Amino acid sequence: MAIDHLDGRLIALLAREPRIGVLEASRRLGVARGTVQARLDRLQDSGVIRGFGPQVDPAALGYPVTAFATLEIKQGQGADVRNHLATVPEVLELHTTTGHGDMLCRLVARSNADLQRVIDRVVGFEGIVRASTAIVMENPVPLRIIPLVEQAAGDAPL
Amino acid sequence: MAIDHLDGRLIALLAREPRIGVLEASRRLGVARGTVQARLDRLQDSGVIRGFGPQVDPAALGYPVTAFATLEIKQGQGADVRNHLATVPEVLELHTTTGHGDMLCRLVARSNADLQRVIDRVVGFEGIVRASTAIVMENPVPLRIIPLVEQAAGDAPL
DNA sequence: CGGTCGCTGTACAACTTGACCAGCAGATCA
DNA sequence: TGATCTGCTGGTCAAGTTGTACAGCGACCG
Repeated sequence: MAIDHLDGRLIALLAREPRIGVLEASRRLGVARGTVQARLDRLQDSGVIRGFGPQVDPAALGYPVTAFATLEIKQGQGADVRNHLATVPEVLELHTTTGHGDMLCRLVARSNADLQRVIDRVVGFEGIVRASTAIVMENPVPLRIIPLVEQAAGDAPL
Repeated sequence: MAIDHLDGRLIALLAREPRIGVLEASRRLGVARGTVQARLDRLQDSGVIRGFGPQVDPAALGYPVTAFATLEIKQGQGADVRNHLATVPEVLELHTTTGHGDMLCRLVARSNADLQRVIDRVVGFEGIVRASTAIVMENPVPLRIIPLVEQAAGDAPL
């Protein structure tokens, strides 16, 4: 799915000011309301925009500590480990990867001490051979998508 | 900031069906509209809900390959490396961490071949001593927050 | 006891939404 | 060349939602 320049501007506008509606967006972008509506529908149907769910900050919820754990899995235990990790609320994300480890997961915890509890719960499962954890100190680039959207929009013909 | 059970249900409801408005949410939750409005305002003011921006899927944008790169940085070059990585659109996220590496970043690319280009651009910077990359094969647990919200809501007094 | 707080239920004007429509410009194709 | 398609425009309409305000009420606290 390729997006054009107007799509890119629309996504960037919605990312900056999510509370504005279709009508206000059409005014800002200088196009007709129907156009914005059609573009939005298309972007959502095609899956480029997955939704407009609330973005929750774990730190504000009382989980200020983030860590990444690389897990090494016993052969054939992948599915079990996945199911196990899916039951741990502090596991925000789980990927299977190439490279030294077999899985990479993102964890949060209430404190460094609490992180120990979370890690114990994560690795307290027989399919996991080894785990190595990296605690996040700073987050110079928070999860972002706008630069990529702009690049994708710029690549496409206007 | 602690949240109570109603806050938790509200966040979960909005995460499941973001398109519903305040009025519909109040009907679903069985409370008055003003209550939902007040809770939402409070959650946003306190930073628990950062916003309702569009959730863009990089894969649908033409970037189906995700990878995590662990970077080792030359002493004292941290700030320069951060600035450098912030200029690369394919860098979606950057953390400084404890552990073997000094930084961990999330990358996307148009293909495995394109990933090479992205990595070259990322590590083509003198402050970076070594990089090791793990390509994501599967994503058994996509970035989620609801289980954590439910735990945070359950912990608080109702 | 009086004060404060949060929730309810109501009201109102102003606005937005979703759904239409006809017209029009540009691209495509036989 | 002319016919057709697609996408954008600018307009309409009814229905619904929003923001804001208000008074009442129960719970909690010093």
